[in-house]
Amino acid sequence: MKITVLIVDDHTILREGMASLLSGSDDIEVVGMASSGEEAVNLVPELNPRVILMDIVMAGMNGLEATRWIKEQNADVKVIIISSEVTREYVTQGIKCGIDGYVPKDANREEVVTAIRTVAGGTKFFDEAITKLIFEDYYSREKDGRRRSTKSPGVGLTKREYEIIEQVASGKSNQEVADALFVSVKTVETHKKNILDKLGLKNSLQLVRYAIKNGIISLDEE
Amino acid sequence: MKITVLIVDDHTILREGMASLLSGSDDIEVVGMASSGEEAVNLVPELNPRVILMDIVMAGMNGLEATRWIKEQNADVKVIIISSEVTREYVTQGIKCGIDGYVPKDANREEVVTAIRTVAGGTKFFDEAITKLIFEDYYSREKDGRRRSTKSPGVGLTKREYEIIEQVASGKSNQEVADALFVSVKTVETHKKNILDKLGLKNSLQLVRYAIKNGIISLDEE
DNA sequence: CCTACTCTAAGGGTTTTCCCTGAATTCTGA
DNA sequence: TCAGAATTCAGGGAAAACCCTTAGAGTAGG
Repeated sequence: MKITVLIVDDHTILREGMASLLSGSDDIEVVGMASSGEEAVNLVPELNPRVILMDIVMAGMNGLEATRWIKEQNADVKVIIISSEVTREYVTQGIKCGIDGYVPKDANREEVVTAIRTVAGGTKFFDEAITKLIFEDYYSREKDGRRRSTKSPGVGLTKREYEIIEQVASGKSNQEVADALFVSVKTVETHKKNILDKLGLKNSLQLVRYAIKNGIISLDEE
Repeated sequence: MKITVLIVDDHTILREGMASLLSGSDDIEVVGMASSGEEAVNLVPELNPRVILMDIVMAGMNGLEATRWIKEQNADVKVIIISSEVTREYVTQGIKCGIDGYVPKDANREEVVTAIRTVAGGTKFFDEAITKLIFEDYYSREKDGRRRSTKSPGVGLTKREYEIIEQVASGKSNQEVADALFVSVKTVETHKKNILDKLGLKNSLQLVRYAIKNGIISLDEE
């Protein structure tokens, strides 16, 4: 039995390239591709893949949101995040979303294949750099301020607030953010206000700066 | 005779994926890969490829600078830029650097292969969206004020516009920018509008992103 | 000198953001 | 189970940003 894989990325070349790359492995079969989080969510019940390779930065629903949706409906699917940016934020958020692996985009073919086989076998797969990051984070959390338990690290922004930041910092208007997250503009406004207050910022422009500065979003890709 | 190709991208997966993708074409042969502009410049004399697929956003020397270097030493090499970002800036700058083609990252295999064959044959290849952008630009230049000839890059930003960007991207409101530069809010609005138009952006949030991404402002201090 | 270009600015209208308040669910930890 | 978060949303008003047009003053090049 081959390991069935679904590839989710909004760049056609990366998608096709990845598929072509994986076609060299006898035990792996790419059964589908999606160019957005929404598409992925819809395709999963139909294709029922064993592993999903998911880009994190995508227009509309991002990889982590999509992962949450998918895991909610089918907890058996394994999700590997492929991101060009390895930030604390992404990793911790990703883990909270239940991802099974995290591979940086500058990994090579071998690493990707190993990651797929590993998570298909039920084990988590995290790249060396990511493991290091997780440990560091764990260590510093233990050290500086006792357990912040479930709370997100830092200023105390919530999960949803981080999602809002990602959207806003990618240059979207309130309306566009609302559409992307399937909530009303009023909700987005409220979240945004809370975020600005918590971070001590004055407007959305400063929020974009903050987000980029603190690695909440990545600048490459779109 | 196959068309020899060099792939330059700092993402391993994209690099390998692209190579794998192109291996399906009998008339194309990937003779080398580089993960940076510097590496590419060094590899060209040795490998002497006919076509180079070059990412634009890379750490260190970016794709356009690398293209200038390479073209200076070997004008026969054809360079195709593969960018996830299709902005007026990149395209016009790219053309000035002597690129032979420009393909967005969301193009598919077919487009890339066609692009390679086209430029190898000595013809420029520009994606539909890019052609549109160029024509629009050409048209608007003809319309509103003839050739701007010598002066700045036609669509280039003026000195004042860069000053405005710096201010805006540091998180200031229009009023604050106006105060800082001793002009009226209306002037700031006008400048901002012109900048957004020139860069093909939709709002100030995207301008902040653009400014940081392109190093117009730094994130330290302030 | 004429032309293109930059920088400045205003008028006037539309849309979006920002602010403040209030409030109904759902989640979650103790 | 119960209080406190977190998430959702609304109304209404003030402020800011955005859009479109027009236009004068200054400047550099042919």
